[in-house]
Parts: sequence; structure tokens; C-alpha cells
Amino acid sequence: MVRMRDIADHLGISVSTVSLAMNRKDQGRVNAPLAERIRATAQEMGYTPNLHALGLKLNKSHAIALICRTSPDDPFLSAMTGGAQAAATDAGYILITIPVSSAPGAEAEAIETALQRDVDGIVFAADFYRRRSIPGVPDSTPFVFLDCVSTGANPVVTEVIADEVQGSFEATAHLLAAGHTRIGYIGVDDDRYLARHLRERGFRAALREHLGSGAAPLIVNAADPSISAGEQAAHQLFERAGSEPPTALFCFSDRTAFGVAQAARARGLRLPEDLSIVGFDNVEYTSEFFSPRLTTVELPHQRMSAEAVRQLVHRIEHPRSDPLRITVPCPLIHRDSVRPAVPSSERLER
Amino acid sequence: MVRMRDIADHLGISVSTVSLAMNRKDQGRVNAPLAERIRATAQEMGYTPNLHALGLKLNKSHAIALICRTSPDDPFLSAMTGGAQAAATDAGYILITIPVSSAPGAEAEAIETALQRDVDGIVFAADFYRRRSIPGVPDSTPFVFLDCVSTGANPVVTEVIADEVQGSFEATAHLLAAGHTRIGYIGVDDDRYLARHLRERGFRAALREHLGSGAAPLIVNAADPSISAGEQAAHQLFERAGSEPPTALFCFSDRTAFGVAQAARARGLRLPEDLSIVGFDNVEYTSEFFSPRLTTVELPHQRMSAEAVRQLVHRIEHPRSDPLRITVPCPLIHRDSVRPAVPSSERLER
DNA sequence: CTGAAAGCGCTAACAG
DNA sequence: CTGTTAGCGCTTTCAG
Repeated sequence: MVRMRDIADHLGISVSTVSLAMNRKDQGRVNAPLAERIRATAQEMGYTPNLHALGLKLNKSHAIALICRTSPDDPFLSAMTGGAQAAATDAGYILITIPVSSAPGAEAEAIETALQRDVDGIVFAADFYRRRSIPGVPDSTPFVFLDCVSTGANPVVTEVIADEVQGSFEATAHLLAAGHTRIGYIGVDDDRYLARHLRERGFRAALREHLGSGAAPLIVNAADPSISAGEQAAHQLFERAGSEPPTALFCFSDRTAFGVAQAARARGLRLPEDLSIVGFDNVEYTSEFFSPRLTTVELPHQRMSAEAVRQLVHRIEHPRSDPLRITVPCPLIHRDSVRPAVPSSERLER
Repeated sequence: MVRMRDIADHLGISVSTVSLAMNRKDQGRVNAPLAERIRATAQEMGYTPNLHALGLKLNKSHAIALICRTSPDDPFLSAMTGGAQAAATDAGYILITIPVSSAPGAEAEAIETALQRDVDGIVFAADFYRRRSIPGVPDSTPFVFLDCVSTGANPVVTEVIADEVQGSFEATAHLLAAGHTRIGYIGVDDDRYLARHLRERGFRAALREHLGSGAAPLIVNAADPSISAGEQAAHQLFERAGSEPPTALFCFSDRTAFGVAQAARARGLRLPEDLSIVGFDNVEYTSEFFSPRLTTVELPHQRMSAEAVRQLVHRIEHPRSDPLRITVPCPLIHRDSVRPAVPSSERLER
């Protein structure tokens, strides 16, 4: 491990001059050619700064903590950590992922761990979009929220969230563009999911915009976002619809969509010929194990976490900057579960 | 942030005494009651050691690096990092995950990053079980292999791998125990997968043990582990089997199994009534989106990575210990895709 | 049994 | 323009 000391000796100069040159604080302090020569030999000798020394001196670790709940089978975890990793590396930081169990004091403990490592900032991620209280972090440690917002009206902390409304609007618009007019929505009846209201709002907005405000949208909420609840809800919706069944369904989640597909098949409907469906989440493998391959709205965890890290770095480097609410769009992933609507007259002929 | 200095002042003693007491190096150096009192007040004042200072002094960071390829949708990534995280935390270390792209110099770069952070050890993980060369890491930095083995006969480095043979043996034995006798195996025809041979070996061994060496096992290899290749291979197998079709199939992977299921259904077979299948991997969501819920062998990434970290910590703390090859068992996950075999006479009656 | 002092690699006043 | 110096928090001889 070559130190500044080594390169100073090698050049017959002092450590502080080397330090100045290496930190590009040499404007009018070290003459240009010398500075250049220092940097060159540093490179040559394979100098890498000792981060412990730096940290000790500057109270800066060039490390960022990602604190999040980790259930062993969270489908979004890899995308989240991956995006955060990449962004951190890009910015010259390292990412430390600190898992937090669901035990009571776990979050405080995680924060403690992070602080002890002297991280320069913390990203708090939720396991799904939710409202949460501001964590007990000293004012001196910048932090941002990922996939969650603080209780209280105005963002007092930078928050990175998905644009659920836009995503569901787009999905519904896609169905409308395919000629469907009788479109239902299978939501979820659990207020812990903030997304619940946002996705319904996007759905309604698209319908209103394309069909006018006259149409009463067909909406049934499943008990939870599971496959079986989705299945049940779909049956309910078809029964409620009676003789005018929907030709397309927008679903709260991919799992909901899967349940819906099972219900539809049980009723003798072919997918996507008789019923088009769009899911939400773009859970990995969903597209592979689902047939027809599911058209769905992606929850862009990778982009979100990358953005969260970028925002955090910004706040680390500009401590006085204002908190922001960043909304990242949810792209619609076109696959095979949506078909153009067939006018009902033609359908009867077959 | 309270320092040793603070607690020394508070007690009117010197820093070195505190250090001695805190590090339990006080045997016959500090009198017992004082040492105890020091530890008590440290606790009270909320002392936490400054890791930068420690690292600087001792060249130890209490950090471990996990270096691995990360494709954004590796289904095993969360389990792997999760297990490693937990084990590292348990051992008082922190885990730094360093992603490595598939670009040429990427691995060297990742190692560089790790070394610069002064990690105490490195876990190298492969994206699937494979043989690989020893990475260019200084002798002073302990490392272990996860899900890979070194080229060369004897392990020169500690390796943690899954017991693929045992897993497939158990799966096949389960099928046999359910009364099946005509059992086929859909493998994969790609030698990059070391698992390929091991799984086939387990399959053959179970058959031999239960059925004797007379039976020629029905084996078809798919071109790759994808769904479509599995589907094709299954058709091929059924054609080859002719009038004596298998009543159960063991599959190289869950995706293979999914393809197999599609092929079977296309041939009018009901699952699991007419055909039992067992997969391999226990990929998340596979059980949910697969119907019937897939009985499969789990690739225990969480346990493996935890074990790798434990081994690494052991090597960090006992540098002269011998390299080991650790094999962790693959449990069979019982779900709904296996049914007891029905004697062929009864089958015809229905 | 306890304390003083040096030093890990680096930065930042401050002198020169 | 360059060098000297002190000090970040801790461990570890070495004296006392």
C-alpha cells in the first residue's frame, strides 16, 4: 500500500505538498508543473488514498447506507440494491446495505450501525409505497426516503416515489386505444397500500378523459393483493357486470392479474381473445410463467433507487439544498395479454 | 460521539487504561473492579468505537466484501445478499456488496475497490455453479468461493457449494416413494452448467438404488434451461417413450419444469393426475404462478452465502486454517405437483 | 496496576 | 510556492 509519504520521499518533497496536489487544491499554492509531476508519479506508483485515515480526519467515509426491510423473497430487492449500488459507485461512494428486521427496535439499531460506520448519508427504503415517520437521525446526517413519504403535507425530506397515477393512466389509456370501452378495475381493499388510491385515480382519469364523465367505472376491490383474492374479486366483478361483461381488466398487481386470469378461464373466457388484462409491478418471472405473457406497468425500482442515491449525494455535497419530491415514471411494458377489442356483433358470430 | 477520551476524563483516569478494559486485555493489568466500572460507564455514556481510528491503527475494517455478477433480474440475488448480510452482522462485520459487470477488467476493478476499503476478506460468488480461476487477490486478504470451485483438483481455497447430487437424489427418491417407476429426466445440454452432471448423477443413483441397475433411465437434454427448450425436450421424451410413457418427470430447473408442464398439457395430460413433476431451484414466485404448485428442490442460496461468510470470518480470525469444501444440502420442497402413481390398470378404467 | 507517549495516513493552518 | 506542525481516536509499548 503506497502512501503519500512514499511519493513525497520519492520526489524529495513534503507530504503536504503532495496532499495539496492530489486534492487539486494547488491553485496558486503549488506550481503547476510540480503538481502535475506529483499526480503523475502517484499514478505510477499506484497510490490509493487510505480511506480510514481520510475518514478519521474528515469524518467522512464516502459510504452511503441503504436501510431497508428485507424479507427473503421481496421481488424488488435486487433491483433496488442494484440501482443504488450503481449510482453510488458512479458518484464515488460505496453502498452499505443494512437490513432491518421487523422487530421493534430494529430500525434504531440499523441507524446506529450506519452512524457507527460514519456513513455520509442514508437512504430509507420502504418495502412498498407507504407513509412513514421521519427516522431518528441526527441533523448532521443527510437522508432521503425511497418509496415512501413523510407524514405531513410538505416534503421535509427528499422523497423518491413512483408515479403510480401516470402508470395506471397509461395502462388504461392503452386498453382504450385498443378499442375497449367496457374496462373494469380490480383494486385492493387495504389502506396500507397508498398505491391503491393512486392506481384507481389513474384508471378513473383515463376513463373520464376518453369516455367522458358519464360512464360509471366497474370497480371491485380484492381483499388483498394475492392471487386467490384477485380470483375471487374477478368472479364478483363478472357477476356484477351481468350481461355486459368487460372486455378488458386493469389489475392492481401482477398477482391480482394472475388470479383474474384463473377466474376468467374458469368462466370459459380465452385470454387475450375474450379478455385483455394489464397488471402492475412487472414482477420478475411474471412474464415468463404467465401465459399469455402479461402486459403490465413496471414499478421502476432500479431507477428509483438510483435516483434516491443521486439525490442523497446531492444533499451530502450541498447540505443547504431544499428537499424535493421526485416522481419517477412507471413505464408500460407491452406484452401479449392485450388484444384489440372486437365489436360485440362480431364476437357473437363466432 | 463519545470517545475513550471522554470516558477517561469522566473517570479521572487515562485513555490507555480505558482501552485495556474495553478490549478485555485487562487480565492482571487493570484491577478487576476498575475495569468493570470502566465498561459500565462506557455503556452508560453510549460509547461506540470509532471504526476509522480502529481501521487506521489496526489495518482492519471489520468489513467483508461480497463480489458478484449482478444481472438486474437474477432470481437468487436477494437470497444471496440477504444470507451474507445476516451472517456478517452476526459476526460483527459489515457487508459491502460490490457488483461486477461482465466487462473484461471488471473483476480486477471490483477487487481494487474492495482492497481500497481495506476489507478484511472477500467472498467471490458466481451467478451459477461453475468452475473458475483463483482471483488476483493479495495473499494477505482471505477469500472464499461461493457457488463455484477452483480449477484444479484439491480445494486451495474454501468453497461453499450446494449439494446438487443429494438434492436430485432426494427428488427422485420422492417420486419413487410415491410409487412411480417410469421416471424420466429432462436435463440440459450445456456443459457450462456443472450442475447438469451432478443432477443427472443424483437421478441415476436414486433409480439404481430403488430399481436396480437393470432399468435404462429415460433422459432427454434440453438445449438450454429455458421454458421453451424444456417444452421441446418433453415432447421429444414422450415420443421416444412411445407406448410406455413416464408417469413422473424430474426436471433440471423450474423453468424447464414449466415448459414440461406446457408440453404435457398439450398432449392432453393432466397435472398432477397423469404426470408428476419435480423441478429444481425453487425460484421465487414459481410456486405461486405455477399450477399445480411446483414441488421442487431448493437451491439454498441464503444458507450458502451465510455459510460462506462464516467460513470467511473463520479464516480471517484463524489465518492458518485449512481450506475446506463445504457442501450445503438442497432441501426438497413438497408442494402439489407430485401424486402417488396409479397402477396402469386403474388408469385405463377411468 | 496505571499513565505517558508514539504513531497509524492524512489534512489544514500556519510559517517561512 | 513549499515545509512544519498539530491532531483526528485509537492501540501498544514502555516507564513508573
